[in-house]
Amino acid sequence: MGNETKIPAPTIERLAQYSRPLESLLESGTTVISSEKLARLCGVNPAQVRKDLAYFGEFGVRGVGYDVADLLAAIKKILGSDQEWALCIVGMGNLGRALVENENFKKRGYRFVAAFDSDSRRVGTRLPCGLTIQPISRLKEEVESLMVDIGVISCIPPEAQRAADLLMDAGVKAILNFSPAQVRTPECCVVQNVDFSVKLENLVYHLQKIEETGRPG
Amino acid sequence: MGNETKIPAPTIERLAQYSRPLESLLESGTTVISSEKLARLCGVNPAQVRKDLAYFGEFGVRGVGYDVADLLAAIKKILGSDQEWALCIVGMGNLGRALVENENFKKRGYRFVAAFDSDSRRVGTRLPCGLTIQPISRLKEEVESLMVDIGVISCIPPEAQRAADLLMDAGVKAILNFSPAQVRTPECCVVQNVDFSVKLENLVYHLQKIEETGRPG
DNA sequence: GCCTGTGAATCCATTCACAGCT
DNA sequence: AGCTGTGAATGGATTCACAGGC
Repeated sequence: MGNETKIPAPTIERLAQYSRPLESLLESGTTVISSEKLARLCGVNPAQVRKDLAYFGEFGVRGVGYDVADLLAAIKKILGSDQEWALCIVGMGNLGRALVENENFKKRGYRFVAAFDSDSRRVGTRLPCGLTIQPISRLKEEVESLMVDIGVISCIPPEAQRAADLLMDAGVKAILNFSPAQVRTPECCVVQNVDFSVKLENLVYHLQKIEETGRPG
Repeated sequence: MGNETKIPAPTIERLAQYSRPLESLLESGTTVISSEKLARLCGVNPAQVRKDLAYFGEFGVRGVGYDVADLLAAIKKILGSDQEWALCIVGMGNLGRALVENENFKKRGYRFVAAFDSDSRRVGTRLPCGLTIQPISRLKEEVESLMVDIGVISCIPPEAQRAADLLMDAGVKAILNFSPAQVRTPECCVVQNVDFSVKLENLVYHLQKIEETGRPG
């Protein structure tokens, strides 16, 4: 199938999830996998796996399955994670510091090239990864000259919108927002929100239901 | 409307999101808000807001809107975030340390009461929040005696499933999983996954599309 | 006039079931 | 026989549009 169909957002989300077990399978020497087995590893329906992949082409062999290495390469190509991407981060509290050192990001080709904070007491600090925390006033210049692709927001909620505006003004087209505040952007800039406390509140809702009824709600 | 209807999962997710701007509105002294304005603050459809709330009762006044304080209290009650909850955490790398110190968690009544790590070099470390990192071997006893409600997993992927098994064996019914690995649980235990790199790969997919077509895919 | 609460209509995603290839 | 690729069927969730109350 061609490139023209509109791809459902959940499909993109799942493609990334499929790649995790595929990496393990590749390391462990498994060369071929069926949609059924991959589906079980990811906790989804086998038809879902086949349909998701079919949006982008025919990667499998009927009667056999999918070649692990080929499929992983294809998914990475589709997602764009076969390339390196430059990130910057705004807000160097505990979370910000943990993120710039994160091994998962490094392993997948996401490279932090600049770190900013609005608190002058943090500016100038040299981080273990080698970066030095810079003032927000340097953001635009740095982001432009280092050709940052993605901005990560890990500042306090009241500063989140301003961080987003500065990033966009500097030409950033994609934002990963860890602050529990809605960030408004024009259509040309993509935002993904990661709100831990929303997830916790979800859990807590189900816990309550378990206590009341013995089953998750 | 009664308590009997099956509530859609996205509704629960959004209720938590509604509570964020409501908190700000309450602080800023706004007493009443319409579904339209709340919807705009959260980036959703106004009818969606009304329908989500209607699953749990009639909170609004026709011709007027919703009382901010009442609505916030009602949502917290529904979600269970009007209570305090005890958390423990497994895996005290950079991310784990950032999570136990996180101000958002504290503010919302989520209290870390124990921290564990499988690496003996980390065990015994006293954390700024006052907790001391304990060995995994102490997990079951501690979790039981401290009556932990929720387990947070922030260890490396190959250890994630074992961490989940230990937590469940100790009676934990809800898990927040930060490791990029699928965690298998029986139906009686709820899991929420927070996978940063999946979100990043999502962004990168859209970035590629922007480069190709000038518009997000 | 304004805004909520809600059935009806629409839209979208998931799952089924089987044709088609190896 | 086995497993993919895919139209058709199902199942949910979102949005519309308006009746009902302030």
